Amino acid sequence: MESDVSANSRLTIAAHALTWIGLYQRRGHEVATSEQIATSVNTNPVVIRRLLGELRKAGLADSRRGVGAGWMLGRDLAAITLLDVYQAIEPGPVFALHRATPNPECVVGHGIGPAMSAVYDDVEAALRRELAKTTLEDVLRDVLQAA
Amino acid sequence: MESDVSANSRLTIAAHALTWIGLYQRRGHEVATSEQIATSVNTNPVVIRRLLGELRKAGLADSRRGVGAGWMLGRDLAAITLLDVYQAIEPGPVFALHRATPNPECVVGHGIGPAMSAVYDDVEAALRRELAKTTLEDVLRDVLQAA
DNA sequence: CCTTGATGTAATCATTGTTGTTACATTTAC
DNA sequence: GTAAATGTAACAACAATGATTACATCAAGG
Repeated sequence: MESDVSANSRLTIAAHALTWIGLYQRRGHEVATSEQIATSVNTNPVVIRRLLGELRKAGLADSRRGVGAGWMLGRDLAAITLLDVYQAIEPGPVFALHRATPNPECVVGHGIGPAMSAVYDDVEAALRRELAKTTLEDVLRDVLQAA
Repeated sequence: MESDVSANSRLTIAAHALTWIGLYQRRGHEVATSEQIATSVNTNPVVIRRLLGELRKAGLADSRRGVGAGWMLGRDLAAITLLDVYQAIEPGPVFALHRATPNPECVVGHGIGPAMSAVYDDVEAALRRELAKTTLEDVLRDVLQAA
């Protein structure tokens, strides 16, 4: 209940994977394997493949099969914002309304849903605005500067 | 994987409970019972008591025991923002870094943490700014207008 | 001082999401 | 064909949320 180890690391992993591919390609390689990426992320290659599969659906990544198989960027790092990545992998809202519909005969129970929905929409919009400010090119720049 | 029934309804329930108490008190009652609130929210009274217990720690609610027991507001609805409620019940971050520390020998693995942390801090700040804009008085007004 | 009605809180369970893992069919350059 | 990787299904481990039961505790009022 304290340290809160929950929360999603999906966005972190996805950004990590794409940034890694971008740097690897920039160094002259055609494709990166899920094995290589998983080694940098420190997780299982299947986790990477699953995530990159979702990113591919959004056009952010692409893959080749057969011999010489691997992953490449769907478009340049500078053309991918964290919002793009977020939307590709996190369709769900941050906040939810009631699990069971509240009592509609109560004034509060009846009106609280729409009231909170309006707020949540604004919150999600602010969150997206903020994520849209950073591209993976920015992330790579920060990463290289830290080294 | 589609409808995403997850996400937290804790903020929704907490706002609902406090708003209900506020309206009930405004109508001349001293205290509200977790039973009454649970009926409006459509959940179990214990869920309400647990949540109000956390809100009490933050000074947003208060309770009386014994005969005539129940809950009351810690301060006026107009003096409680959704950020206050959020902070009272949601200490954890929206996004998390890697579960296992990434490979420190890899440039990306080494630098990605701080880079993403900076972004996440900005996102949380934006989220808080947005939640701070709405008071429970605003919520109650919207609720009553919807009726 | 005892009854009553509510809080305070522990314990348990069901459900769900995330992550890690194994296994294996599929693909394609050589 | 062979080799090396993707594409996926299946399953286990773990944590968070929420629902529920149970019961000790408290305090006003008779």
